[in-house]
Amino acid sequence: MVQKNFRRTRSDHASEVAEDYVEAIAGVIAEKGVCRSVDLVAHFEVTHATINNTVGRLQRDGLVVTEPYQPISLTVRGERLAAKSQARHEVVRDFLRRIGVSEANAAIDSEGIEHHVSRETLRAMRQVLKDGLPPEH
Amino acid sequence: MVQKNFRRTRSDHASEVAEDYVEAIAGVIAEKGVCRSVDLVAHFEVTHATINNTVGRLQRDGLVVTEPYQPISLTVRGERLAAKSQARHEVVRDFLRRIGVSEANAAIDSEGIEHHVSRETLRAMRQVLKDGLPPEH
DNA sequence: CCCGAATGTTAGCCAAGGCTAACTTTCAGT
DNA sequence: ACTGAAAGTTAGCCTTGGCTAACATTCGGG
Repeated sequence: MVQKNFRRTRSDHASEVAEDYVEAIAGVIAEKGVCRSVDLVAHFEVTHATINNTVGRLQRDGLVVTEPYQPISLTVRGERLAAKSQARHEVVRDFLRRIGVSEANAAIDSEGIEHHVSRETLRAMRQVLKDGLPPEH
Repeated sequence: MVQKNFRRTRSDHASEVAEDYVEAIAGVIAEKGVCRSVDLVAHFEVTHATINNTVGRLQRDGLVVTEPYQPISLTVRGERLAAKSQARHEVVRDFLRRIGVSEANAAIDSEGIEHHVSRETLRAMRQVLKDGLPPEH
């Protein structure tokens, strides 16, 4: 059938990296009050240099604000994106748990899957969590 | 809780691009006997130059074989990867259909999701397709 | 058989997202 | 108040996966 889904698959969501970062930043802020580079270094297991670089891109794109040697905070847009990502992430994780996936793998897989879940699929997952499977056919 | 899943999330599967390509190449070969660059241009909607480039990388990595101006075929490793990807892709697509996602969105989302599905999650999806949801808790 | 359209290749460019190495700033503890 | 360790920055490099433009090859129809 030869689909043409690739453009759309990749485009609907701002970069996955951006989503992962704002989500992580929001999480750290929720947990410790402020978020510093070093927290992201721990979270993503990449070097300080990479974090710096990426955070610079996020700032350029209007998702975070920071100044040299200062903590990183989210813009309103960044907060909105973080909230959306976190919510979606949680639904996916809970859903995987519900179909019988272990805690550990649900955590891992939901990280990757959340970025590829359309609104319809998210709705379907929520529905399953609430009312179980839809009737066959 | 600050996970460290990113390394693993990304590493379990050879590059997603490689999987998408071998899957597409296998599909074209199944459908038309041989696969040419132009088929991949149509499938992925990127330029000839990009296809050339990417196929070169796949050849370097031992997944495909081709010579200048000749069709592209899969190595044994390439075929194995394609078969695995196709099977996984199909399970994910069918599973999404089963939870109530439309044909169109199941096709799109399964493209993205398939690369992030662990063996355990795949098993859980197959199980749901066969016997429905596991009991709660 | 030969020529133009279709197909494929090469060169050169770019951004994202990684890295190391070297440097600077900040801050806690004596 | 100082100083060394922790945190952050900068410079320079790399690969992947995109692009365009220019060139090369192949092949089907007249």
